[in-house]
Amino acid sequence: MSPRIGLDLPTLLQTATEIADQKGMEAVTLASLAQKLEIKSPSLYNHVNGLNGLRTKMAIFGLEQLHHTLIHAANGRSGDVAIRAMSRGYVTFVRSHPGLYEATLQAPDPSDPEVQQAGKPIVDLVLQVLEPYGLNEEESLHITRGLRSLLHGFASLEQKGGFGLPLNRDESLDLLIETYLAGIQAKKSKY
Amino acid sequence: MSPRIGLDLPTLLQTATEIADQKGMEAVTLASLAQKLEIKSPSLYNHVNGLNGLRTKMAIFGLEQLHHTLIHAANGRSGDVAIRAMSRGYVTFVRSHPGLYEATLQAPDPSDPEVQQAGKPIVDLVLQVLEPYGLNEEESLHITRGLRSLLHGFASLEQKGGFGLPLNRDESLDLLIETYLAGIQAKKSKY
DNA sequence: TTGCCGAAACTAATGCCATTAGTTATAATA
DNA sequence: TATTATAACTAATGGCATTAGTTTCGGCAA
Repeated sequence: MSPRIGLDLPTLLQTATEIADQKGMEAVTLASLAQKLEIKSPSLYNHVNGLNGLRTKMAIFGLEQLHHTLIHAANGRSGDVAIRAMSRGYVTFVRSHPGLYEATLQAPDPSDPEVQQAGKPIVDLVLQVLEPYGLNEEESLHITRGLRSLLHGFASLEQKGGFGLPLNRDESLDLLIETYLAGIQAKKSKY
Repeated sequence: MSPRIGLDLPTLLQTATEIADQKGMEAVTLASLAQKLEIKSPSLYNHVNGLNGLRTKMAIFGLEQLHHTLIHAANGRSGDVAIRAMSRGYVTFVRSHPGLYEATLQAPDPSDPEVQQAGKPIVDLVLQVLEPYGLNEEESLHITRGLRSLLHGFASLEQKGGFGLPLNRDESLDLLIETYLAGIQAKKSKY
């Protein structure tokens, strides 16, 4: 009940990730992946549903890795301390896995159930960390969305070389986070 | 000193923009553009330096359009009012020109002088609008970077269907902006 | 041990794409 | 009217994804 030993999905994804991180997601082709794995590209269809299938699997894989990183960064903490740690973790992840992070946002169909399911734990983690702020459910969701926007925006612009100015980027990130946290406090005290 | 009348760059860019906005940037190929213009694809090389050249020109064009939108939105105002208006303008632009906005961030070489030069007026506009906050130069730059991160992040995630939850997106945006503005005020009063 | 079977590799072929080289046609100028 | 520069064209190449059909081999059952 088992064929030639050959290739398994984890090593396939790992190899694809290496290409993505080194040369960008656009360099991840079935041809380049097959070459690195020392097989012919049609053979990849035994493991993955074409290029779109590969991209979908990479998106899911990337979301899982990101979630793992964030869990580790938050490490049971909550509130401001946790948000600072998670934010650093998020940006560090993107810096060390630029291609895999790119894959995360490049799923051929973002509404794919498996992709959605891979993203959900991340949202849940942030919601959990926000609990001590005593926001109602809807507010929490908005604030979570905002935090994700801000982290994604920063990381994405940094990755794409969008920050032209000669200005320390870690300082920008810290100030951005602190400003957002201060804003949450300021708005909270208005009730 | 002039040949067959043929095609000019503005209509070429406009046509490319239509494809991008309707089907996404990945659908902008020399083949699809040539077909829509009713010419053969090699003829495009008379106007544009291959696909990379087209992408570069689209990035510049998109930045100019975005700048125009923001100028119009700010309309001489400054401070919180201007930032709210510009933020709405930014997101509205991305919603109505998703492909062109995508092009903006997909320049083959973001450090290309022409691309940098097209982005600079946007940064300058934001800096100008931030003047009444009385921040020093470095703070202003960090805050500008933060605002851009947050707007890009929100717009980009929204565009890519990254917001899975059934939650009003305009409310998320408003809260995000208000929180950031509140944060700026809160941090400012600490001095 | 031997034979079967399924899975994973393969080869061959197709069609789309970008790109290059070389050619033709035309509009303005001299 | 003849020249010239420019923008269109055709033809050809090579890389890519994808499909169809074939071969090979590891494990399980007889």
